[in-house]
Amino acid sequence: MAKAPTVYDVAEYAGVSIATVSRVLRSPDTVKAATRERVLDAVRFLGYVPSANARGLAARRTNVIGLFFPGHDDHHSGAIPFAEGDHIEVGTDDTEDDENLYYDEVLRGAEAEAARHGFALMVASGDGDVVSDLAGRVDGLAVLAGTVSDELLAHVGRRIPVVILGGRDDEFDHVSANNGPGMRELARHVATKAATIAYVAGAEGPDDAERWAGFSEVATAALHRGDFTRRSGQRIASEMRELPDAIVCANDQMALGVLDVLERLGIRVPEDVLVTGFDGIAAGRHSRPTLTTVHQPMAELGRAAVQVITARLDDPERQKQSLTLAVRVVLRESCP
Amino acid sequence: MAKAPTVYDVAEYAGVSIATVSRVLRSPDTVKAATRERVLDAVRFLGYVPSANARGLAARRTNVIGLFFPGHDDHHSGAIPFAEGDHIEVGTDDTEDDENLYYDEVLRGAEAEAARHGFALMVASGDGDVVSDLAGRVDGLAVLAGTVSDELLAHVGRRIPVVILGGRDDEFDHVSANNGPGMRELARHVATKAATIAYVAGAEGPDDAERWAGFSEVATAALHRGDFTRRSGQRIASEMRELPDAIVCANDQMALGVLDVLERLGIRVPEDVLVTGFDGIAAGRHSRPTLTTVHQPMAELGRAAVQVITARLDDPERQKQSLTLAVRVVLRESCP
DNA sequence: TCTTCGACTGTAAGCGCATACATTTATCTG
DNA sequence: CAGATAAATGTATGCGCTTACAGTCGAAGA
Repeated sequence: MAKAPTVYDVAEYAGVSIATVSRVLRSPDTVKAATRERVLDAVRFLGYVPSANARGLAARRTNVIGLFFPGHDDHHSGAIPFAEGDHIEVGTDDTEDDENLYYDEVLRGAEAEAARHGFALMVASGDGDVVSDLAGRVDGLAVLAGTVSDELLAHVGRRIPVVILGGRDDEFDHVSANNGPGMRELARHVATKAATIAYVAGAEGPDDAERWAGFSEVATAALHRGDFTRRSGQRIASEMRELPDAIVCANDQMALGVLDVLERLGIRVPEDVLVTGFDGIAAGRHSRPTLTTVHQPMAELGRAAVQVITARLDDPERQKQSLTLAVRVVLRESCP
Repeated sequence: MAKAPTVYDVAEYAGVSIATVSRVLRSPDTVKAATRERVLDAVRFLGYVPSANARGLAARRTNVIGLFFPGHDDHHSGAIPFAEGDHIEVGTDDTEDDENLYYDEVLRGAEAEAARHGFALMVASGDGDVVSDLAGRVDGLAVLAGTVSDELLAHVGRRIPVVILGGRDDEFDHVSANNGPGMRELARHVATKAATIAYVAGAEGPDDAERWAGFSEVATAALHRGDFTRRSGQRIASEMRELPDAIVCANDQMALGVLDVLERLGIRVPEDVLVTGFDGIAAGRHSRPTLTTVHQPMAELGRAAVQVITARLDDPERQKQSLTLAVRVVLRESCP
């Protein structure tokens, strides 16, 4: 890691000016082939890698799109298990319950789409400081609705385009799943088979509100407030006084939590009670019983977010848009 | 997105020099409290967000760590399904087979650890161009073994520290799972219950080689060459002439592929044949039968990679290190 | 009162690149 | 072969920030 070579080093070695070096890298065909080769040789010989900082500064854009996620709550901060000697532990199963955090897929979609547009993707999670730091590094930013204060959002929104995943307003571009209608359709299905329904809501926010609103269009239910975690689903299920005909949950995690408790109590699903979720996470496809849900196209959410950002980068004046992605009701064993 | 304000704007508005603005942001306590407040007010008023590019250029570091993944093979490039009118599709199940790409977890671990060290994480996938681009943007780079040509690796390695996930040599820092001993231990278990074994290898590379070597220490088998994909597991299973007592696969994906075919053929696992995988992906915990495997701590791999990078950033001269993380044999239904 | 010193703040020089503009060289016309 | 035009390259500036270094100013010491 001796001092990294710069355009100047390359230029000198190749016997050209730095402008030519830059041109070889940015617009190769404006440079004579022979010159180009000499420069490229120099690049290889010196191990030259252009500084994205310098380039971004000069060109006034970074070609990076940022993605902000709420913190991982640091359940990962234990010691790293290094291999010790020759011993390999053998066990019957691991306790790990990797709730395939749904934004893995969002992230993958965003990454793929960013790559298609020639952007790199930068991810960060944490608090407000992280957001403004991130904002200084990217050309556009995607954030989950409700994870960043309006104030901060307004602040960074003055510098770069921001797209919000979920929710909708006129301040920013939005991309979200068709929450309300999806839940409404699911509720309609549930209502044909259940008279009494319990609704397990998630943490308050636009998504949760839309789902509840969709549900309310076609059915009524006792509302229990959870927070989208499996644990809260478990808690709510154990606290239920009497069994309704169906338990409709605002997301899959909570529905799985409900299933956990029902199984423990020996209550059969769907015979004794119907259970539904929302999101379409992989775990719901493998649970017992498998989980009826509303599937959101996560990867497409990420892709759409990136598309919206690049579109706004191309035309800052365009009207704010609010994209809604199609969802799909998926009937499985828990509410066939 | 009017032109973004700069230090100059803030300095003027606050009636100080740009150096003072910079100090307020970088080392607040070297500035008198009253001055600091004036500057911070100006920052808020103007919506100032410092440019990471300019800062990185001046400070000669980006505070970003890069993570490179092999391409997503773009199975995502179809049209995005927007909601249309009021119709919601209802189906019995979705075909999607999201193979929880194991590096989701690596990525999450890396992100968490990077955050702990005050770094942002930049992810990119694709080909060589992407790698050198990435290298120009970050202070350190983590790549999966075998995904980047040695030549390119050497090139970028001259500019920034590179840590390789998997494999080991003296050129770079490495972090890998305890592949050989893990597979050896699993093989030992299998060997107690099976006389004839078929070994399904993955794409050639350090990980695959280590696993095979570990296996070979304690057992012998007919080797079938796959490429780590579920599909290749299916192919190999369907091409098998006669059934061995056990099929040991170099990763879980291929093992799942093998299970697919065995189920289709009506061959019972583990009664008729034992099957094992390697990795400990979530899908193996939910398959039928559930999959015996060797569990790698993916998130910790990511975390360790970041730790190695930051350590080298702190001391470029330190000796190259090769960390090995503990694995764990997990016995499940497919080979109890 | 005159120094001396420390706490603050300002001045100015890059960091490594892109690019408008100027200059040189090659190519073409007739 | 002169003159005109196009192609190739060089010169010089600035992108927005950090940071050595150089003041400035008030308080403490002599």
